[in-house]
Amino acid sequence: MAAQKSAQKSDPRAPSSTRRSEKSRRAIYDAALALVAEVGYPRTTIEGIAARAGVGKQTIYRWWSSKAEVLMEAFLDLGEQSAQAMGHEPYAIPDTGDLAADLKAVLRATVDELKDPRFEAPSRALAAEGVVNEQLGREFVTKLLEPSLQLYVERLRTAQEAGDMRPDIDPRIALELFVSPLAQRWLQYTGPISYEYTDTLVDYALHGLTPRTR
Amino acid sequence: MAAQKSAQKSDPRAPSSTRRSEKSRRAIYDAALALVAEVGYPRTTIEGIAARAGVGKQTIYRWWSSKAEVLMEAFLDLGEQSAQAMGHEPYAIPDTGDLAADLKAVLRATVDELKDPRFEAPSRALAAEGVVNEQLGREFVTKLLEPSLQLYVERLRTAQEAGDMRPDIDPRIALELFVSPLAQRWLQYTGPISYEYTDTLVDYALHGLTPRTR
Amino acid sequence: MAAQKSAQKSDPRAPSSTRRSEKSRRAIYDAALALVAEVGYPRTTIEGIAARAGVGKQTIYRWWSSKAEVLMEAFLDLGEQSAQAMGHEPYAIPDTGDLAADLKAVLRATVDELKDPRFEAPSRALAAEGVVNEQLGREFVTKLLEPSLQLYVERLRTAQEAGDMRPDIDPRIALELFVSPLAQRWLQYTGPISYEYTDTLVDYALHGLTPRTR
Amino acid sequence: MAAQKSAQKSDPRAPSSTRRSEKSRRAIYDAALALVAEVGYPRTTIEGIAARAGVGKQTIYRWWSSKAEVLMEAFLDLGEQSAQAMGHEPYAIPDTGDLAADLKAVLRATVDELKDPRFEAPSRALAAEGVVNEQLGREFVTKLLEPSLQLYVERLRTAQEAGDMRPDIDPRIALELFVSPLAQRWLQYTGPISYEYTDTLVDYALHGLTPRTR
DNA sequence: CCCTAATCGAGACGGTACGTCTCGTCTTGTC
DNA sequence: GACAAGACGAGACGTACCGTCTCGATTAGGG
Repeated sequence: MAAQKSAQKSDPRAPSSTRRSEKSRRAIYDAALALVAEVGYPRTTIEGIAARAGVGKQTIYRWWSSKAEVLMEAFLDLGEQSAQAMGHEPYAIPDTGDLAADLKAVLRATVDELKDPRFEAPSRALAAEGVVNEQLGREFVTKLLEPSLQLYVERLRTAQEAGDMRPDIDPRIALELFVSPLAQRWLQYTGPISYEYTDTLVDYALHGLTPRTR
Repeated sequence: MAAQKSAQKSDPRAPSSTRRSEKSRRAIYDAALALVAEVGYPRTTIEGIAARAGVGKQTIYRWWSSKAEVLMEAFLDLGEQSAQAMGHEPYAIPDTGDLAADLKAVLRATVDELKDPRFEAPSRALAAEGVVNEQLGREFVTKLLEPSLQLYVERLRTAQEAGDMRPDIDPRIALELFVSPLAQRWLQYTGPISYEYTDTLVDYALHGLTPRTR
Repeated sequence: MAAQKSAQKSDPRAPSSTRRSEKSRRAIYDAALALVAEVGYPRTTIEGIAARAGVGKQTIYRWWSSKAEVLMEAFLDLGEQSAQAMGHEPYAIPDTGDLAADLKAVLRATVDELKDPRFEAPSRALAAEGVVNEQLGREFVTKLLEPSLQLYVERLRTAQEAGDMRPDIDPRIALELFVSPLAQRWLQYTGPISYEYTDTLVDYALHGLTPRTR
Repeated sequence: MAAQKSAQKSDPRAPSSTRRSEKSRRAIYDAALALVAEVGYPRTTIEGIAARAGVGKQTIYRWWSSKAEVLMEAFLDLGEQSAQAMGHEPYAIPDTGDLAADLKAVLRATVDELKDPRFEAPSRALAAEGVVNEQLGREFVTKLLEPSLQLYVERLRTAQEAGDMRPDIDPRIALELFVSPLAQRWLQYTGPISYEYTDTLVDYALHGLTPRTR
């Protein structure tokens, strides 16, 4: 969104968005998400999106430069929609004072989300595209992943202040100990995903693998 | 899995492999890997592979059912080739008695490999395809990832016997604490990859995030 | 026939011809005729026509349903072109009052045309295709052959009125006595073609084979 | 047949026919004729013939050089078969002394044969191929057409001797007056074929188109 | 409140690759 | 050595999409 406004200013040959049809934009988002969910990303085509949205192909090419970009915006928009639908703040990390419990709760919520078919198809598609297309991958991280990860960073910093985490730990790295394993199992099918699994991850990460010598 | 083994024995509709041209098979592997490295996976086409390999398209379609499958076998073959080139055993995990040092050493080697352009293009391509194509993803894990991860499992079990790791820890999960973060950074560009980073991961994972009371 | 006329007006599944590229149509005709002349009909391919015309294959498939149909239209167009090039009226049958002389003159012109390489390759190709493909064969006759034959019918009718031909003769059948032998010799290589031959045909046909008693 | 024996002698690289499998040859003829009748000539493939005949493709390529040649021999063989089945002499031209009646009778028999589906598919296919492939066309004429036409030549010569035909008439050309029109109607769908039509042809040809003065 | 320029739906266009089919050659046992 | 079987290099088939390019027909905004 921000990116778009700035593009509007800086790129002189970009079409002026003032006349842009909001109805078409929405129809394209809907069609893109629906098609990805129904037939998968590779068999989702720009022609298909245009036909389903009742839109000329040029209307897509005018505003986006690739299938991946359309889906990325559609997915971001979907996130904003559902954020607005609930009481804003997508899902912040609670702070009950019990770090382990808080992390376990958030990860359990993440497990649920990863299994929600509404999100699974498009986010897998985007993640896959991002693996192979660095530019899109970084955009995916910046716009979608990193904001969520920052919530962990904040919660871990609070824990450090409360003395629940060693002060020399870098929270940005620390969070990967329990977030990345879940991510990898989901992305690459390296193992099953369950509450028990994420609970275990938190326990292992917080207390370490080696014995605590008396 | 069972299906796979039986296919390996005798799929009635598959062509009999007795007359298969070994020369063509090799040429196809080489062409596939070269093209993926040169122009990237999406712009690698079966026609391109066939042309480069000096082979009819049908010879590819006869033995493989998709571009991804060709690349998968080519990549597996590449692994076997280079394994044979060195003194077999791809890269086992050393056991010097110092668990932390051993893990750091292996992860540093992994960092190097992830940055080797010879491996990067095809393995990214396969990983991306696997994210979106579950069947291929599971094959990728079974044939490529899991064998490597089992090496960690074994080293960690040795550590447990030596009293260097708590006996109640599940090694298959434990290894993800330091392997998955590296994997995610590489796959999704969520952060830079360095020796320092992997060393830190090992330290965090082994000793935990929380203060060791007493 | 009726079906054809209605198709001419508006076949619902046919693409709207308003946006059709005239330049491509012409280029396709030229390429088709050139290729048939150069490499023969069987080795003329739709891909080849498209490539030579600088046109996408789909542009051919959009407007024609087979190689034969393309060539048929190209040939019809060629006829119209050369008709317009001269003073219209392709070549009517003269009426000097001498029936035999008039028929001999026209048949001599036909001999020349049959030997013109510009016409030979495509018309042989179409004729051959028409032998085996009844639909195309009938189209070939309707659009190309019959119009020419009607000229004979008219000339023969005039002859009947002038008392130069028996009034009980059916002109449509009569013309075959001298036209069909020439056609068969050309089509099937059953014999050489010459002015002498066609002159003889006219003589035989007009006066019969049996002796004129009294 | 004769052609084959001579080929056997003159072409040193031709395989020696002594070991040739008669069973395969017959199976190939049957398969070729059956396929042409069932799916038409263009969709009859050498692979299809081989498969249907239960024969390796090479066995076809070893003995024939093209699909057309296979069909030609198969058709010739079919003719010989049915000739032998009846009392030899396929159908000679009767000589009752009444030339017109004799010719009408033979042409009526020809009409029947042209409508026999057993002969129609392969002979159309061969004729079509012959239109476009001069070598094959001439072979078709030499082996199939000309022998039949010679029967007309002989009958007409007898008529000349009997004073039923003008002596200055060339019988080889004369026969075309009634044979070629029928051939063209059959080959090119230029008109319907019936006993009435062929009777008319004979009448027109024998007595000419112009009035017989007194 | 109209005029005009940009956006829109539609879809033809030159291309590329798809996966299939058949060609004619070559190779591998069998008889 | 001819045969059945069938893999092979080659290349055309007809289809599906690509991204570009007109076409009128809205459709807004600045005059």
